[in-house]
Amino acid sequence: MSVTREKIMELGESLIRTKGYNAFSYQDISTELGIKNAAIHYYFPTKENLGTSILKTNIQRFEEMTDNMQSRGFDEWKQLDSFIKIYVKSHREQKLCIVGSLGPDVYTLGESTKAELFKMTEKIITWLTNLLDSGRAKNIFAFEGEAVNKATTIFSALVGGLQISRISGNTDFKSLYMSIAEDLKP
Amino acid sequence: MSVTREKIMELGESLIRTKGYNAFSYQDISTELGIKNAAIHYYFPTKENLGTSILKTNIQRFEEMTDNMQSRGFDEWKQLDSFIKIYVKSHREQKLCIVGSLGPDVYTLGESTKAELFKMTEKIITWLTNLLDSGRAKNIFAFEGEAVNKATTIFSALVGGLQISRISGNTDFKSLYMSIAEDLKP
DNA sequence: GTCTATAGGGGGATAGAC
DNA sequence: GTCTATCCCCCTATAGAC
Repeated sequence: MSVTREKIMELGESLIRTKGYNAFSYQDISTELGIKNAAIHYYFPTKENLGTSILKTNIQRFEEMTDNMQSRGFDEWKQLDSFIKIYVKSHREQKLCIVGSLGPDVYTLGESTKAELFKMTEKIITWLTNLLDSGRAKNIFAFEGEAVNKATTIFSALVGGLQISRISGNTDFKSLYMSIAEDLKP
Repeated sequence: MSVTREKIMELGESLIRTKGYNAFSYQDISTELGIKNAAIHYYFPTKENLGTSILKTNIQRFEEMTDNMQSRGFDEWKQLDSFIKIYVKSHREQKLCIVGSLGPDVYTLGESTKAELFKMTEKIITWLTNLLDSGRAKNIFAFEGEAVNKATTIFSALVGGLQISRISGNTDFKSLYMSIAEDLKP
């Protein structure tokens, strides 16, 4: 795997999560990396290829993380906590999560990118739903109604929270974290 | 006030909330309205002018709505309900709210647009915070912690919820509504 | 107010040399 | 693999006729 290719993807992801998919250009990447536009096209013939590859990597990272927590025997609180910490870190870096940054652009994305975005969203909600369900069964979490609804609400709050706090320059993301945690305590 | 001007703003808002600010063009508007590009520039010299005007109108609408509810003597539940119904309607139209659609693009916006986006976000959170505080004082709502944190969480969930449900093609926005309401019941 | 015409720039993308 | 050179399109924006 080429180092240049990895740098392009890393920077591309950062740009999407900062400026948005439709606002960043190959120029942004080539200038920063000290290469030419054409070099990027060598690795990613189209912008859609780049976007799709970035999403695939994100999905893979997410699955590795959840698998890892599972095999380490993390309990439900610890797993939820680790997940939310990803958003705390994003907030600190003033970046959105990839789902929240591509979400508003979904109707402008190519088919393959759209498909991966859908897949990623679905995987996160499914994982979170199962986590909440199993935590409730053990009386670790308490909440009313279907787990999938709670999962969607929590995920929505995290995605939206990053956007809102970046607009208002809010430095306090921890309160969102606490609000979610408090709400699930038995 | 010109009819053409109003149509441009209406369509512009719709485009922002559907495709996003950086993805829509003057062409999209002129084609749809059967006019030429230059006509739009007559009313809005720059794209930033248009974006800023759309936001100002949205702020005005929001203030009119909250003032109206106040003078009609709506109780806190009714006011919250009316606010959330805006999001239920957006979801039905497969559109985002203006804050959620401009949020990810905030770093690419001109100064005046950014200022109005900030203003709008602040007004919504302030209003919601006061509503929650006053509702809790009357024992209409129940929640732990500072009202501003609860307000931010609710607003974040609504903003993010529209994005998530549009990605996953989820037709069930009501569950988010119920999840928020359930959470506030005494 | 709305038009035609056009400027000026930036975008994604490709061909072919090295 | 990376470069130079170039294409073509779409973008925002402006000047000036009607």
